[in-house]
Amino acid sequence: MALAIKVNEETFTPRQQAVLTAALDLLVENGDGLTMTAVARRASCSKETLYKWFGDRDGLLTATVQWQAAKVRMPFVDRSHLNVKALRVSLEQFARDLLTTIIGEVSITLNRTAITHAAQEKDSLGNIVLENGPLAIRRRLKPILEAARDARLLRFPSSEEAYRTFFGLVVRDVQIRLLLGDKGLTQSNVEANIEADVKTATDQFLALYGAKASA
Amino acid sequence: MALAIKVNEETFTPRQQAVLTAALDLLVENGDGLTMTAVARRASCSKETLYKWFGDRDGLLTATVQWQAAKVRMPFVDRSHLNVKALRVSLEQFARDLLTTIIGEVSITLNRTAITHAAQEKDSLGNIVLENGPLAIRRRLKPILEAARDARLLRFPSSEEAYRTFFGLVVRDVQIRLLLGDKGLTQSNVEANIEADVKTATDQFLALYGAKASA
DNA sequence: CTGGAACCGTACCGTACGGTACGCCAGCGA
DNA sequence: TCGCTGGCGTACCGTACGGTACGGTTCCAG
Repeated sequence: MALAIKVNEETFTPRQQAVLTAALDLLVENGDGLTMTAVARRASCSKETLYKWFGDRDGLLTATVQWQAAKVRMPFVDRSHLNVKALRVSLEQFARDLLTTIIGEVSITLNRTAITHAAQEKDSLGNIVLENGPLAIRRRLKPILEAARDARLLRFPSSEEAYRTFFGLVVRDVQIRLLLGDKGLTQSNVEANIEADVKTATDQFLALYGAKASA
Repeated sequence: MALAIKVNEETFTPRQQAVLTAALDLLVENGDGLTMTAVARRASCSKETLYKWFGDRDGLLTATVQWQAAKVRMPFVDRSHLNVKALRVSLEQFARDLLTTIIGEVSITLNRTAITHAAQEKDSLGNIVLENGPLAIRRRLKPILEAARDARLLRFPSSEEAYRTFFGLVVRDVQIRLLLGDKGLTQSNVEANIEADVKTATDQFLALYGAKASA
């Protein structure tokens, strides 16, 4: 029944979603020391069912990451009436969503899992995370930037450069340090500074690419 | 003979360094599918020797990462006569070193290994990479920034913020995408653009924090 | 020449885990 | 009530790998 293809559809039965939730919880708790036996026990299902539904361990992992990564959805921003004020709000919203996402335990776990996976010629998980992470942001942000440029609110040589600058200004070294387990960077610690960081990043971005200096 | 402590010293015999080189090569090739048997075979030594020298698998891994990470040394920049021109050269040098390091296969492997390790309550490797990576840059860059501020070349509220901005402007989303195995970002592809990226990042940094607009 | 230390190569052990087989029960249509 | 299907629980198998033991070789000191 095309088990390997099943993961491409986003439709999982509630029971299957319960299994995926259990898998994700174990992933967050125990790192990628995820064992089929542990998932089966946690989800109160049999290993045979796991293999029937997901094919093999990789299939389960892929389904879990896929299912969870797809949940990260950035809210759409209003693009109809663009002015300086609205643009700033939109950018701040992007920055806020990006920051809150990457400092979350789920995001850290997913990224770590995908990176571990990528360390062994398996790039499927990495692609999923990429597609739902940085590349999703890029797809969502670029139209805004280009609209703002057309409205003479921003000025940049290429929207690609502008996107990357924005990403860098927002993320800085936070993500890599969290992925590496920097204890000097607690989640709550970063969380408390989100608003300030959001404002700083937005200010800096507008200072670099804004058509007018922001008062 | 204090085997576990041996790794704290940076002194390895040539034979041991050959073993570490073999381990690193395997790490780069096969990801973290590093097995003691493989290292022994590659290094033409016995497993017993590996355990004698490094204690256990983790010890070997730690020694390898430690030894390799310590090799990443940023060249010191001249801080005696600081002017706008010299500052720009220094910043560009930092950016260039940072970028070339990050996109290297060794760096990618080390970061992946440390992140994988960090995914299992083991943060030792993460700390080593952190200490020799982002934090080393910070330690090295901050004095320059502060000297430049004292010389009225830069203006910023805190050197911490300035460092993080610089890091973000230089690294952007390159590192995370490489770690995740983004195939749309080949090493040679990035390499070709290093100089342009270095200049862009430095320009942006100076635009944000420079005391005068750079002509 | 001899004893010992260091080390290579390899066989071996124990365990953990991916994957499979099987017994059992619940629900359900006939 | 009977039989079938789906799924739970568990026992089981094969393998890979961390770690150990041991025989053989080289080299050096005395």
